[in-house]
Amino acid sequence: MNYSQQRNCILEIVMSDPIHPTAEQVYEKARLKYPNISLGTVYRNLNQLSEHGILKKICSSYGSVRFDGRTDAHFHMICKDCQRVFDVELGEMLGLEDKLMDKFGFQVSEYEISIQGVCCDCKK
Amino acid sequence: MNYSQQRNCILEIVMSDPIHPTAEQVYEKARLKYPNISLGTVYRNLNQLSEHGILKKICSSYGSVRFDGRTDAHFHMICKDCQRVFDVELGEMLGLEDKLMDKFGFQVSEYEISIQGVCCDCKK
DNA sequence: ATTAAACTTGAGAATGTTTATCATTTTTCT
DNA sequence: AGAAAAATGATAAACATTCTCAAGTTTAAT
Repeated sequence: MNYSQQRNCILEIVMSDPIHPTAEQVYEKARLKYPNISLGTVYRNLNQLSEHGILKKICSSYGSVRFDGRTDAHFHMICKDCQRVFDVELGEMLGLEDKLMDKFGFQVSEYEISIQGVCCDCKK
Repeated sequence: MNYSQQRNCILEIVMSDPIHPTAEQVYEKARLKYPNISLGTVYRNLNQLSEHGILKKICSSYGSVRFDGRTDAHFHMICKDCQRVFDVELGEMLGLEDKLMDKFGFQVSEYEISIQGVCCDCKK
């Protein structure tokens, strides 16, 4: 990857704010600095950055893909209504439902662990 | 929810085959029995069934949403290449990476736990 | 510094997925 | 059987994401 101002700006936007933005939200923020930046550029760079492991993609089966600048081990708590993504630390997983209700007032309805990688067929 | 033949067929398709199909895949199968069924009907019913907790939506940030007829506790292993979704039993999580490599030849690159529910703002 | 190759961009078209609309049909309840 | 509620098929619309390509940047080697 060569350096580019736009990619740098996009990275900073995602890194500096824990809102787990969608591509559209990154676009809106990036336009403040680069009014002519195109949405395609934002998508292209978000994907490149996550392919390089610098950002992480977060999926939620409701609404758009989101991006996370935190790459250390933590979990995500996703509101089915407003679709915001909240961080959950490892320790908060013990006694999950009660703890999340006490701490965040978050009513857990289900959780899902997904493991990503390459299957034996595709490795060939 | 009233009874409908089409919804019943859709439910059976998802329940009877562990491929974790996309809406499009369900549509193709449903057309064998109901050649005039519309894709909209498939989406409508898959969403209704998962809102009622009868099916589960699976997201993967690559490709389309998928649906799962299994509602007991288990995890998903998603190939970043072909995007198929494989089931992982609870026990297989202990010694995760080595075990999944031994058993499935699956190269883990990252995993993500996401908790879904309703946040304190939206509960109002 | 100049230059060529590789990379990146903005603009917009194209694709793909999912939802909404609505007249008609099916199901449910009496 | 008949009215009300729900579901359907067809299609349009909305939304999210990727692709294309000419023009502009960055890089590394002269």
